[in-house]
Amino acid sequence: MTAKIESFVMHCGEMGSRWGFNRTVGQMYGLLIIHNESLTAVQISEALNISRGNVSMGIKELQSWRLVQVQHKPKDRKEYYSPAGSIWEMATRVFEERRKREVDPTLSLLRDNLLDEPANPQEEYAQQRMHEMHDLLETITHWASELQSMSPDKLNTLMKLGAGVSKVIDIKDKLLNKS
Amino acid sequence: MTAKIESFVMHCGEMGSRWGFNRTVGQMYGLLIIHNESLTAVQISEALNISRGNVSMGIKELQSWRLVQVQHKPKDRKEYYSPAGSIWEMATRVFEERRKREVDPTLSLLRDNLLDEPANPQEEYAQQRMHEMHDLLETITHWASELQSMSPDKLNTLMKLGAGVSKVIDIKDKLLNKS
DNA sequence: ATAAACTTTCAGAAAATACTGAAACTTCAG
DNA sequence: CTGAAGTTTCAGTATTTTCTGAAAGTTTAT
Repeated sequence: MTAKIESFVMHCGEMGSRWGFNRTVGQMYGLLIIHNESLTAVQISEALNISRGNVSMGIKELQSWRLVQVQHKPKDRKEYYSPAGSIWEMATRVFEERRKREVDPTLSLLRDNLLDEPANPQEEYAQQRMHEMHDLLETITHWASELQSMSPDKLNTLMKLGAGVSKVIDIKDKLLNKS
Repeated sequence: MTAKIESFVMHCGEMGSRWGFNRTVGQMYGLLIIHNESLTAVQISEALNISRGNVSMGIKELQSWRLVQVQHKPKDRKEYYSPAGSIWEMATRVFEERRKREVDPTLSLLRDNLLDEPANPQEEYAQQRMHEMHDLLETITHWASELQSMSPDKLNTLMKLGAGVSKVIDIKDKLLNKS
């Protein structure tokens, strides 16, 4: 590993826990992204100086995020690992998986709590706030899934448009009001 | 604390680490959000059964996220804590702070690494991928900051529009092409 | 059926993170 | 200036998370 590649891999390790996994899993993912060929478990364990068992657990974790692929080569019993999909797909997967882990459980708790009638003024206030949280989270997750259903191409146009969407929407509103 | 409120607070604790802080900080924040009055450090430590010192550290952490406010009452030397801003503002702050902690350092590493010329084919491949990552992250963060500059009201319209934006943009393109 | 070449699992060790409580610090009234 | 009422700090401890390595499991060729 050259210095530059190593610095990237180590950085992924340091960021790992902030991105939702742990240091080694972060390093493994960084290594797979930056390496031009798929790697075996032993190669990974040697490159990162970690145990073979740890690689196995890390791969499992990355698979649960749908971020790695396994390949097989003819006449070879080993498994070869590589990142699943393009950079774009990786981003959407991380985003989606994090939503599942960070938002969905909360939405479901809020929904449950909002089913009951408040028993006293304190609970009434609490439910009010939970309601606000619920509506906001619901709007955002719904929007996010709509965006993800758009083609990467369209999404790119939209993002490049930036705050300009605002004007486009104004124009639409005017057109509708006139007719 | 009634059972319903407690379940919310405990849930915030469990989610805490996924949201970027730790269990106690999550609980503290949950408590502050659903409680209708601001709380003193001692009240927090009693409600959550944690030490006074821990509360102090937790408040510091929440302040670094710009999620709590301190108030003072006349004739009272204690500090009273409450959540900073509306639910909407909380969401944007968590979002913004996380971007700072999770994306910005990576963008800066990528930028640095891309300044040097690749020294061999392996590095060339690596830089290619870093370039893709860099461009994607840059586009997304730029877009995010543009969105945050829009009024909550406009943003809400946009979100409710969902994938419908796509059509609006098509219309805009047609209008532009005709003229 | 055997064995070689792998992968996975998991108990215990190591490392990282969070928490406590006592001491130090701050602020303010008298 | 003193001390009462508060807040912060931090060394040491407790808890949680991660990692190792050996044993168990799996797959395939012969």
